[in-house]
Amino acid sequence: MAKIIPLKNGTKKDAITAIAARLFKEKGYSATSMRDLAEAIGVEAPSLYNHIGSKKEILQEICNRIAHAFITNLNHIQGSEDPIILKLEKITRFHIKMMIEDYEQVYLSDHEWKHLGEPFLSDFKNLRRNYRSQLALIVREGVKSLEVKDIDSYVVVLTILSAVGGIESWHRSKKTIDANSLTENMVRLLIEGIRR
Amino acid sequence: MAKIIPLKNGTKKDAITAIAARLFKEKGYSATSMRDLAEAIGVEAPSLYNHIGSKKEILQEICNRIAHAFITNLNHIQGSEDPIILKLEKITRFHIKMMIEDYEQVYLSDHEWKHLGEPFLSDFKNLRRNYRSQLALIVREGVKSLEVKDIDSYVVVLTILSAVGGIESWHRSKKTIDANSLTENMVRLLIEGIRR
DNA sequence: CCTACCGATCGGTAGG
DNA sequence: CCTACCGATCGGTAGG
Repeated sequence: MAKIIPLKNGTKKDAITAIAARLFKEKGYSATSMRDLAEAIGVEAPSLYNHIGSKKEILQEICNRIAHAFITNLNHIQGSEDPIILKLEKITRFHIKMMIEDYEQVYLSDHEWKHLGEPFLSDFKNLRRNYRSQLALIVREGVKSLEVKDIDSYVVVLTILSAVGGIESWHRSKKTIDANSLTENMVRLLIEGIRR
Repeated sequence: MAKIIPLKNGTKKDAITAIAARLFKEKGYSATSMRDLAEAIGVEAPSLYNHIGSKKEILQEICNRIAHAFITNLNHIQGSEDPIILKLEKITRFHIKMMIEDYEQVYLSDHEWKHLGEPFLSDFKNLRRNYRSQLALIVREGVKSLEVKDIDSYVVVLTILSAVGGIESWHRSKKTIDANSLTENMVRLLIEGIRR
């Protein structure tokens, strides 16, 4: 009878994914049941399977999309002629932006990837390791060109990625600081922390 | 018959907690069953209940202990006459040390606290908020005394705590860098990033 | 999209 | 410490 009118022009599957991301983030992937998800959407649990293949598939698609967003951005920045320190700043800014705009899905990609099934789990871990290696390589280039302090590249990458990941918690305390100030302050701390 | 000889002189409950921490960290709290835990210990699931009250209780005790470890350290440092920047460095070092030595339990306290039941959940969130407020206050003191750059105190606290939390992943890549180098490099990046 | 239902597994208890 | 077992809930399927 009272059908829910879709507000966005995405598919129903996209809507399910978005709501699932919110629930997975709030309650954790394992603690979120398909019945929780169905209720949040307004259907019975079995109806979900007309749009998705399985619970795991939702997580897979989220992790995949996020991973490729970061990889695409990195490739784009790598192809530029920017000084190393600016590349690092741009990468940092992209992470912050993603964390501000799409934080639920980025959070899942950061913290719930361990629930991925094979072979997606291995693929994801490879992409992740590869991404971090490429970042570390950029840092070492910067150290060599004297743009970056002689700090261990692994530590630089770990610190930057962890710091931006923490922005997840900012969404619960938005009154404290606005998105733009958050971005500029964090970029300043991190980039000045590594700039020689 | 073949009893397992306890190697440490802690109670059986302590042993259960330690193994539970490892499993909760690896598989997630919700995805770890009491049967998984029992198997890892070498007993049947119902036997666990001779030593613990419930699954939730294990997580509660872990989060409680870790939270109080950080609070105790903060109070100790607060009572000292150290310059502000040194206080911040000492706090950062304590976080790094905890993350290196007791990372499984610190990880749980960082990432699985949402599975705490009430009233522990509310208590924990209060402790957490309070701790961060105190840190932010120290940062603002440092800004006022011109020891610290004029960076938003919320962002400084968020960045430091997130960065040290990321050390969790270092335990899977220990060959890359040893604990001492990790510590000194991260302290340098973070503290030089905020020192005026 | 629904109702009806499946086998598996969950945290935990009873009782010895 | 165990065996036996509980009601609840899980992800998912059958069939319409």
